[in-house]
Amino acid sequence: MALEAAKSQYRQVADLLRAAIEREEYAPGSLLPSESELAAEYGVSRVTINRAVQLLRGEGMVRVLRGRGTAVRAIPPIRRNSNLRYARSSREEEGSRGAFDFELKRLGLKPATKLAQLGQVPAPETARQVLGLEATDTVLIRKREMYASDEPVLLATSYFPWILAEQAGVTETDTGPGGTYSRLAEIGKGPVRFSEDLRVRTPTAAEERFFALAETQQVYEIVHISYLPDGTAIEYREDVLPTHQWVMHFEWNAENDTKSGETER
Amino acid sequence: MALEAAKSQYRQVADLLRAAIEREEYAPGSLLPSESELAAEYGVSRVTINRAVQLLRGEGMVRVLRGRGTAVRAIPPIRRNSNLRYARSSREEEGSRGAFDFELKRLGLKPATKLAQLGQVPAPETARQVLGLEATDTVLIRKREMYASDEPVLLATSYFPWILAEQAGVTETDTGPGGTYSRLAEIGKGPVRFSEDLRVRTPTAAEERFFALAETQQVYEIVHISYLPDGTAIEYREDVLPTHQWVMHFEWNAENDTKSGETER
DNA sequence: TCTTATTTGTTCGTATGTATT
DNA sequence: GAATACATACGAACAAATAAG
Repeated sequence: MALEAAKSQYRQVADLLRAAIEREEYAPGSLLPSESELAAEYGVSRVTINRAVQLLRGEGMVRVLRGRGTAVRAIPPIRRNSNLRYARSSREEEGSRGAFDFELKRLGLKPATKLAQLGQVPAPETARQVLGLEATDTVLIRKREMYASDEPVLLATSYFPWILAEQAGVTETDTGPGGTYSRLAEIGKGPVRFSEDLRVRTPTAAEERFFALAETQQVYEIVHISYLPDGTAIEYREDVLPTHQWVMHFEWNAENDTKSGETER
Repeated sequence: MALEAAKSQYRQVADLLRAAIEREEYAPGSLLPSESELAAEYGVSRVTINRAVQLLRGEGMVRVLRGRGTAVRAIPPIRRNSNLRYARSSREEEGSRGAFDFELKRLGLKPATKLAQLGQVPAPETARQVLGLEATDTVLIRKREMYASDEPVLLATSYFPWILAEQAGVTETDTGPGGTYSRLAEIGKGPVRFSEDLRVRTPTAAEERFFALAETQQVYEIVHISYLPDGTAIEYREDVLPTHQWVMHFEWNAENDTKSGETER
């Protein structure tokens, strides 16, 4: 087959493969032909094919299984409704444990959460400043790995002041229906205002492994802070999510004046 | 110099260059040594250096000027406060023309906006559905290119129902103090609720040229919709922003119930 | 304007390494 | 251990953009 001259060959090959995947010519989950086969098919070297595949990896279109082949990604993007996901109604619906379960069930995906870490630790510097803690204070750390139909989609690390977590009884594995926020609400410490700072960056080595990402693939890093009515921050959380798997949705009213302490820096 | 074996060479070189840039060993705006020089310095081939530089391009650390060299990026990330930016106080402060001017002045950057297109056109399908228009209705299209201290940072394309735009008198170039929203408010059609859908994707060819991006660099695509109190959508807008240049900030209250028509799909 | 040197972009053939089956 | 498949690396060559003369 003949490739035009206007674009570089590896980009043309990437375009053709992308189009074929979108036409479902290669079914989701199935393997592409090997790089050698594609090289023969398109009349270019295998290095050129490899470079085209790197582009598709960066876009999250394919997932490379070294030694086996290159698979077409299966999961459609998940829509995260940052506002609704903290509404009590969303969290407690159908016995869902927290917002994540609710979001995925709504899409027909199988949610799974693995608690990677839970315990009492000294507060990291960033969390300490936001939560207004002393250097000697400790926090409850809760690290969770989350999956959508067995595909890793979210890493969440949250920090609560230890004293508060003990009072609310959320230092144990099972936080009950509605999750941590519902327990906090029960002791009169339910958060009423939230802020999120969202940026995009390259994954760390650990994140690359966990999500099976190429180094050209990027992730959202979301710093989420929960506030009490008086402006006190009670939760500092960092979410990491592969960009290709998520669409973020926000809604708000005009003249939405600031009530929390931390708004500018 | 000797490179270790654990990581690939191009990634090690990328790490070293990244560290040097963060130490300001190469000043912002200045050129890196040429790829041939770097190849000699690190004892690897020029192809390997090129691949390392591609990684840094993808992260937005450098900007390649073909035929001249590779420059270190100068602009710090801009923080976009999606909530405050539509508050009247933010828009009209110090004679700023709209939210963008305000945001950049606050950071000490020089804002510049170029109107790329302004006119009456048939409504594109996506805008038509959101705005609830008939196939024969027209819209005001307003395409703007925005710069921060001469670096392109934002492409905004907004659509308003033509009838509404005429009434508000925003069909001309200069929309006056406070921008379009202030004119709309004056005729009792000021938006009171907003929604944004944010995703990350690879840039189109046109966006690549405009922002001087590598194909491995990604952009935010934000679909912004403005609503009247009765839930009518009066603006459909698409913003495109390079991910490395922006941090998105959102704030909202719990139990922030939906008032707009379009929330789920 | 034309020419030439410099710099990055792309591609190939070839080779070797690493992971999986 | 052997075969298969992707990952990395080099040297060489040519293309394309830019700058200087």
